[in-house]
Amino acid sequence: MRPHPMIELAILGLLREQDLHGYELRRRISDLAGLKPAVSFGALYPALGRLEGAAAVKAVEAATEPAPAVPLPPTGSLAGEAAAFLARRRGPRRDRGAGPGRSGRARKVYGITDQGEQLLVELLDDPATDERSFSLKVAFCRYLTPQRRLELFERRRADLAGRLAGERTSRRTMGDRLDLYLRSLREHDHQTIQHDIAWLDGLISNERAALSGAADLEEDTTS
Amino acid sequence: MRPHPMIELAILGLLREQDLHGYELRRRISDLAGLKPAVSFGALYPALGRLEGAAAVKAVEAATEPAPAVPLPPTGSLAGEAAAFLARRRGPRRDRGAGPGRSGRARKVYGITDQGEQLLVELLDDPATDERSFSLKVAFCRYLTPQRRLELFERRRADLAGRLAGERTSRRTMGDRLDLYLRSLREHDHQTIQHDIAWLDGLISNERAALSGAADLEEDTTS
DNA sequence: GCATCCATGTAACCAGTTACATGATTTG
DNA sequence: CAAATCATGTAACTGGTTACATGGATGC
Repeated sequence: MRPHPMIELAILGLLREQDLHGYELRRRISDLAGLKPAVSFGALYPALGRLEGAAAVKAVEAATEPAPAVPLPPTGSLAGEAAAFLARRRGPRRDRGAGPGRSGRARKVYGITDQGEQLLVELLDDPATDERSFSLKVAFCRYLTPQRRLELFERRRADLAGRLAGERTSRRTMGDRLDLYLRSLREHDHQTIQHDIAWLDGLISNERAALSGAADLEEDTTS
Repeated sequence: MRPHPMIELAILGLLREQDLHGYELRRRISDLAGLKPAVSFGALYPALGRLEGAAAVKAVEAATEPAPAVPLPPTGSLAGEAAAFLARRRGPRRDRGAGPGRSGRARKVYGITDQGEQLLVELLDDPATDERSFSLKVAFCRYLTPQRRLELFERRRADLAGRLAGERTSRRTMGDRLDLYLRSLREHDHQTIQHDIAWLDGLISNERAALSGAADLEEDTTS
């Protein structure tokens, strides 16, 4: 399976934390990206099908998380472990044989497999650093080793820095008899990229600190 | 023709300023968006074909701009009016009838028609304010009336403000036991949106000032 | 003379969308 | 009992991409 589809990265990343059914996955993907009008079912269900076909994911029946660590105070939170609970509570109707063969109309809870976890890491390691995929990768980068995570951030940083450089030359070419709005747009884009780079620099220095901290520990242990 | 395709907006916007051939259009679209790896020919040429079919655009032979206003100092600038000049200079081979009928391998220079200009304004007026289309619309918003331009900016602003609001509620739902990276990502997105809003506020107040200035003039003239 | 850029176009593919079909459960 | 929300899925379409085919002009 080729690694392109964003949606599969999102699915695996979310399932890695807990079992979920399609409908709930959709909502979580939406507010994961925060932005844009939510991913569509017409993309989601086929993606789940593909992942199931590739054995990266499989339908599960009962809950996986034994019990919520915190006692779930009645703060009205409908998300989180509650979803798994609901999936348990009002599960597929058992009357009139509705096994995984020909489904009635019940929710299908998916869990990630070992292959799925492996695939997730592969997708995260994929070198592409476009806007869309990078956000998703950051969202799940906790599943990468610190080293790979650092590389991810550095790749993105290089990408943005390159963009700034390219911008400069194209600006030279145009002279500065640019339209007012176009100029404002460019200026704003420029600032946005710089802001992104500053953010990445923060992430990068954190990673480096963590890495050298771990190295120190190792040194201590080894010596 | 339905108004969706971004690429057609870009083509019309660029042709509105000067006649260009496909290859040159591609480069200009690329550094217009600054970002991303350039639009592909496989999208560009069919789009030109569609626009030509819709009579929004037509193939022209000679140059349109009579002469560059500035004397073009030898600063090595290869873009700008120079492109039109080149198109003139080494145009389609005139030997062995190569009219607009069956082309050999020569550049085809396109110009915008009256319908095209009309279509351009329609596309700019389209209410969608997603990331991609909004940038393009700003790039060509000089072809809108001040009133429409102001509305464009305000629409986008409302969109972003709404996003911030939605974010707040989804954050409440999650509590704050969020992954470190996910939290950082969200925080950064939040800041980016605020930055965008601040930029828009600047554009909006400029537009309003211009509008009231024009109103004052009108008042003066009228009274 | 060969590589490289200029230039146009087509075909196959791709990741998504909208619209549709279907049905169970909850709530006013 | 009707409307809304939960839930799964398919088919048609869309706005692109990559890869391919073709060939002229320039530079080294």
